[in-house]
Amino acid sequence: MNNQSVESGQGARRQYLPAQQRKKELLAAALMEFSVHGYGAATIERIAKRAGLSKAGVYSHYKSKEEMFEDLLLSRLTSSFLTKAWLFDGSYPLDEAIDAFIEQIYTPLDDPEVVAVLRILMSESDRASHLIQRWRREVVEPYLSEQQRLIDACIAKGLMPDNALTRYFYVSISPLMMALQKLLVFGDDDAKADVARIRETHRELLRLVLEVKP
Amino acid sequence: MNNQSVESGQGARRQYLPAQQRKKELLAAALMEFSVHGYGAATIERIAKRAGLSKAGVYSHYKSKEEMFEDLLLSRLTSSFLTKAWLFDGSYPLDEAIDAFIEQIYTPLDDPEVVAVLRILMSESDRASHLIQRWRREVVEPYLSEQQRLIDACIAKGLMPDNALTRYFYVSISPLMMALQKLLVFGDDDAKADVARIRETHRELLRLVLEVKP
Amino acid sequence: MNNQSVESGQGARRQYLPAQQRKKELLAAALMEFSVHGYGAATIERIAKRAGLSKAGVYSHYKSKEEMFEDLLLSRLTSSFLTKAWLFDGSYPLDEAIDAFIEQIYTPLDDPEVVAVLRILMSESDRASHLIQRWRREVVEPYLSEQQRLIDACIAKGLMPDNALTRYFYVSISPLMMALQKLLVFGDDDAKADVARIRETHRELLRLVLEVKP
Amino acid sequence: MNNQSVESGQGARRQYLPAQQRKKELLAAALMEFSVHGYGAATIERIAKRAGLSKAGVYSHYKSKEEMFEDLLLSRLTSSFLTKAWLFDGSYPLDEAIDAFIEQIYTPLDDPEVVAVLRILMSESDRASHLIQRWRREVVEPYLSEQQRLIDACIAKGLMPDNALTRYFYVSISPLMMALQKLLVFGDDDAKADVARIRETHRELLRLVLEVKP
DNA sequence: AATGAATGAGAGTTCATTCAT
DNA sequence: TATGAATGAACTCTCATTCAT
Repeated sequence: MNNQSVESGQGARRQYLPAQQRKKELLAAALMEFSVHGYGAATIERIAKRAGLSKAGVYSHYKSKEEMFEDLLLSRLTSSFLTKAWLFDGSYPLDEAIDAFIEQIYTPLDDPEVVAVLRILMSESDRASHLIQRWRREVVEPYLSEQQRLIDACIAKGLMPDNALTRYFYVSISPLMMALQKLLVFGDDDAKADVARIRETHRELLRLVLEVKP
Repeated sequence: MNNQSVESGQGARRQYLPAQQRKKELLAAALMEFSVHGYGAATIERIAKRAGLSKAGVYSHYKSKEEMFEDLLLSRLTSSFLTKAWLFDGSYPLDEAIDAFIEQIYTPLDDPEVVAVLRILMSESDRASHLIQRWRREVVEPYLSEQQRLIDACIAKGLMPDNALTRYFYVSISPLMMALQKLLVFGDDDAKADVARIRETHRELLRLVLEVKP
Repeated sequence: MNNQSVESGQGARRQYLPAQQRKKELLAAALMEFSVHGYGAATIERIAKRAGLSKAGVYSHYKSKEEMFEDLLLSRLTSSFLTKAWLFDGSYPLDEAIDAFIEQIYTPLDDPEVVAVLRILMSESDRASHLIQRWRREVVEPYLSEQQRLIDACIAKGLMPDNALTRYFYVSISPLMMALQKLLVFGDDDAKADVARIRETHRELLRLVLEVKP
Repeated sequence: MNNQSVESGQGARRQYLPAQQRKKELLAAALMEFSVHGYGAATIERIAKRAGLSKAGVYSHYKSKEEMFEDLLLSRLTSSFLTKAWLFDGSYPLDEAIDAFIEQIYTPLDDPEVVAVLRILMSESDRASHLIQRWRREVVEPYLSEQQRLIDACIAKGLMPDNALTRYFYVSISPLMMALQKLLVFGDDDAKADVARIRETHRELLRLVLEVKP
């Protein structure tokens, strides 16, 4: 679909691209392929076709399927899909902050690439375990610590209550995870509506639990 | 399971089993294989070996890999892994009821087969979509309706507050989903501890949100 | 089609038959199977099904596919499909004799079993060469000699002319062979009409060539 | 043909050929294989070996056995093996014309490929029925019509008699068909002599029947 | 950087055949 | 005599990968 150029059809003649560009396109193709079929059943040929070159052409850029898989995850796991921590400093109403938070964490679900990466993480966790561990250590854990630190600060400042959720704030995004699963398990059709409802419930739940009661 | 024991070695001669039992063992083997490798990369030979017969022997029972996959899901998706709805009638303290609920919903996570099925649901959702839709319609939705009805009754009786969570109680199990993802993405090693912590936070969160405030 | 008994369907229970009877049915089934698919692609299972028993049941009667094939040809090649020689003694008009001859040699073409055997002879001539040689020696050659002797007698008696055809009378049936090929190569639909026309031409040709001119 | 020569041994390294030539060699190999074993029992590996490449290499050129079979017949059935009609214009003696005709129609029997195609036509008529029908319509029928038209012209000019054979001249080649069957059913050894004798009888028979009597 | 032709190593599947019942 | 379960061997076809160009 996103074969970018004009000559993507059958007779598409040898199109020379700078390696970097081609690699980018290969990874995009590989991402969808691995997500849909899984590593084992993914084929180089389909990836090649999606990226607009021949099967053998792939090997000008990657020595092997495995290497491509690794490079893919490496490139996609440099950021948690929860990109940056949520900050609330009390300078505006909590409700608005929560709205922003919800907006921020649900938006990635609309990106098929994000969902694709997450599916790969679940289905290929064995094969990718070393990359996943590294990602966890270098990206996820720091993110969570940072987030928890910010929340702790809020508690200290009396901006948030000291309760189960604020003490392990990570759990506060669990409805998002649930929405993700809906998307993964049930196709987009019916699931989208459920996701929307989960999201609203999520929002209100946060209000309920993060509000400081007098 | 019993293939590791006596007759597993090379010389293990033709072992005749009634079709029904052999099929049961084949499905158990197939479940793990499909979960670990995905449908496409799963091999009949490995499934056969695990079930204690030859590759060709599998075809005495299933006409194809696809048929085995279907029968597997058919047999495994007759129940939601959330087997029965949670009932609270006020005859005992809410805390205890919550404890029971938590116990009930987290226990399945200890069963590798349950986790395996769930992994398959996420990675093979395309291939299995017709089975999944049916499962959703016949098993999941009825379960959720029933559960919501019970909760609505609690609200009516004043046993639970009328809030975002009780109005869409489904979301109340979201930390469980999060725990499942931890298990799927990060192997058992580090993840188990996180699951335990999620579980405790889950318990307290429920207390916080389901408690009726004066 | 000719599964003779009532219980030929799916649940057909073990039906014990005298070996001789069963063998006859097996050979009939095998004949069609070998003819349609060729020896190599014929399957015991299809033969078994056609004969109304299970695959393994076949082995109660024949030690192997090969043995069944041999027995089949042995049973079918005891007669030339040109069963008996044509006799003309001048006691009635030649035309009538020719009519009888044509009738006699074309009738077998209506029998699917005969056509099936002939197809096997052509497609499996390598595999069956020893049987075919024997058939040629013991059946075909004697038949041809006998026929030629009868014709020679006619010539001697002045009942037939002494020409190329009567000196190698075997060739006189060549239009029949041509008709057979039509049947084998082109299905029954269009070919049948051609066969009829070949037959009439054949009849008239014989009149033309066998008639003694003054 | 050239695979027996230099590079046939074990160590024969990857030999790169333009697709067109390789396909030609593959079809030649396939022709013999299908003829000897029949479609069902033919194996890709044997075809590959004969054509001098690996089993998988075949699939660089044909997507499936079926496709190769179709291409084979397509390429071999573009001409009737009776290539061109026989013309007699009276400018030279009929006997010579008949000699030329006999020569022309019997020569193809010496070509193993022709015999191979004909065997396939008879044994695989079911599988190839669509191709055969097309061949009949586009090649055989036109040939026969043309031939009949030429003969009709001879009759009109008084160069040939108006009799059963000339009115349906197609039958005039029936001894050739008989010879073909000899070749197909009985191997080359004994059959060759019979073919020669059939041929001579055929020649004389034509003289007998096509000669205009005063 | 890119390709078409080629291959070895499997994969799913079929099948003649065996064996316990 | 008959069968259901089982298997080894062989088959078609796929795929990651190589190599000459």
